[in-house]
Amino acid sequence: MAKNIKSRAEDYAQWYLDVIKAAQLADYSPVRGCMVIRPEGYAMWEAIQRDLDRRFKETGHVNAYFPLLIPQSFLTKEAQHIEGFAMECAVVTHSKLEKGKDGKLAPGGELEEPLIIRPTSETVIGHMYAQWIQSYRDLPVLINQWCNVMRWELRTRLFLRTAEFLWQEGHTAHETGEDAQSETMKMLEVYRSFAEDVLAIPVVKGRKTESEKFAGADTTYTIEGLMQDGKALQCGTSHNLGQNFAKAFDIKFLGRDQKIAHCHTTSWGVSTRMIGALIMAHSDDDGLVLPPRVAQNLVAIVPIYKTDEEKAKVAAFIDRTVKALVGEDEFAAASERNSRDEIRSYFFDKITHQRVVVDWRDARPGDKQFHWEQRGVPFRFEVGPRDVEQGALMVKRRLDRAKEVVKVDAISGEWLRGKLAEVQKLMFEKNLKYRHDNTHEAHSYDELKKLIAEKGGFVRCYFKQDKAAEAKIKEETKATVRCIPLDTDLKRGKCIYSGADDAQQVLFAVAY
RNA sequence: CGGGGCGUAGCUCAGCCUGGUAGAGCACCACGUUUGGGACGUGGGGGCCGCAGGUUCAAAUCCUGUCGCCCCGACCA
Repeated sequence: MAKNIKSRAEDYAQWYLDVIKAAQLADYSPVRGCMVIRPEGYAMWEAIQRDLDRRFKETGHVNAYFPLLIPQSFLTKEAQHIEGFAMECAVVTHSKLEKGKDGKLAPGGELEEPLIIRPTSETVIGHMYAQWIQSYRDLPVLINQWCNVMRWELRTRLFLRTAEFLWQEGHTAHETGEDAQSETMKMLEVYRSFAEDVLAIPVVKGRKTESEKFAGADTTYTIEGLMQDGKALQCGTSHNLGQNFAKAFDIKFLGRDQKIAHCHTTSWGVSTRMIGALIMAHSDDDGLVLPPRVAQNLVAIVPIYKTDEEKAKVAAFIDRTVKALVGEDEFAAASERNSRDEIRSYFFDKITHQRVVVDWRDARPGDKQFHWEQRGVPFRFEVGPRDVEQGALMVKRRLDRAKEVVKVDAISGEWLRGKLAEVQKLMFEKNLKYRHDNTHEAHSYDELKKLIAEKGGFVRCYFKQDKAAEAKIKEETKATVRCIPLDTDLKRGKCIYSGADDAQQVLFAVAY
């Protein structure tokens, strides 16, 4: 039992913070609501970026960069949009610091028009698209950007909600509504497959209700995951913006029919919140548990020895094991980098830079076990004199602590890939089962209240969309409509709240 | 932004009521013994007691103000 991590049962919120701290994923910054993402945490973001970026490019998108600062007037062009974001915008009003009469620094050089720090970039990008798009031949425009955004949140939690966060935002412009809709759905599916195949988090694809949708969108689609405390987490969104921004920013083109028309645009994004989802979906009371496809360290090898003589034997055995895993060339190249007796790292995968590490630090084996365990490394190998004797090593699986003695002759890159794939699969299945066990059906409002209060998780029921009803239900149960699942989009039944016959099936849950 | 709590070493906190030279545990550094799941001993470094005023011979302690953080609500990727 980890002594620096509260158990989930004891205090779930503290457990989440303890896991982050123990794994050194992030730290608080001097500025309220902002966070420092430490190397271990940033590696998770890099894994997310690496995989998603490839998927974006495989679906025809290109990357670009738009500026951090946006003229205030831009935000006011789309009425819904301003309503959604005005409250949480950081505003830049001055251009310099100058010495005041009291000798202290004070803002000076007031700007003619205040600038806002982007809460999202629909507006600047719309402004640019208006200039770039002239004819239907210029369409579609399929651009993504990786950047930071800022929303002045009053209540923050590391990764889940911070004032500044990292994300990607895709912005596309199309000739027809059908094209925009198909793009919106295509990217939602990219997010689903990414979340499930890479993050090992099962998600529900669905549509947001009017009250939950993005400010300025015609329709917002979402992928919703379920965390271990029974709360839902929105892991990504894809918006069909219709012609709202095209009209606000004059994004027009000359069509095949020789007529001027407004484009149909979309936007879609996922953020560093996904790291929060990863932590909450998989970790246990001993700390972080990482799916192999996200882990930067795949294997941590812990040597065990007493004497110098034992150390030499163990070292030779570990070298043999590492060579079998990463190959002679990488072993030689890594030996150049790893000159000192500390943590030696070897690239197992030269494209993703995922590694095998050997912990040669001058510390006790027990300390090292906890070190790598809390950082979520999928496998730990233990190698001591007894193992060398038997030509085998102890393989410990982080996910479920499964132990296995493996002959060194059996070890190879292929072997490890197999082990990792198995863990990846088990983690997804475990979460899928959890979601299944924590999805319930309600046939009345009373039942919904009871299920939310007593069991948590997703509650599936028929509900006729209504802003006032949703607000009331939220007030009474804390739960909101997470989405209208796409797989049952066409089903109709009797609304548990209003009794209307043409209600759709929705998922309710308490959300982050 | 409303209600509650807390600011003392990197972290967790004691000391404050009843003013009198700044404390513990963990962490850190050095050395030694250890090393198959969080070792032990010895020595050491580290604090403008959140900040600014006030009361007093004397303030971590009492008073006033201020700033920050955490929790609960309203708002949110």
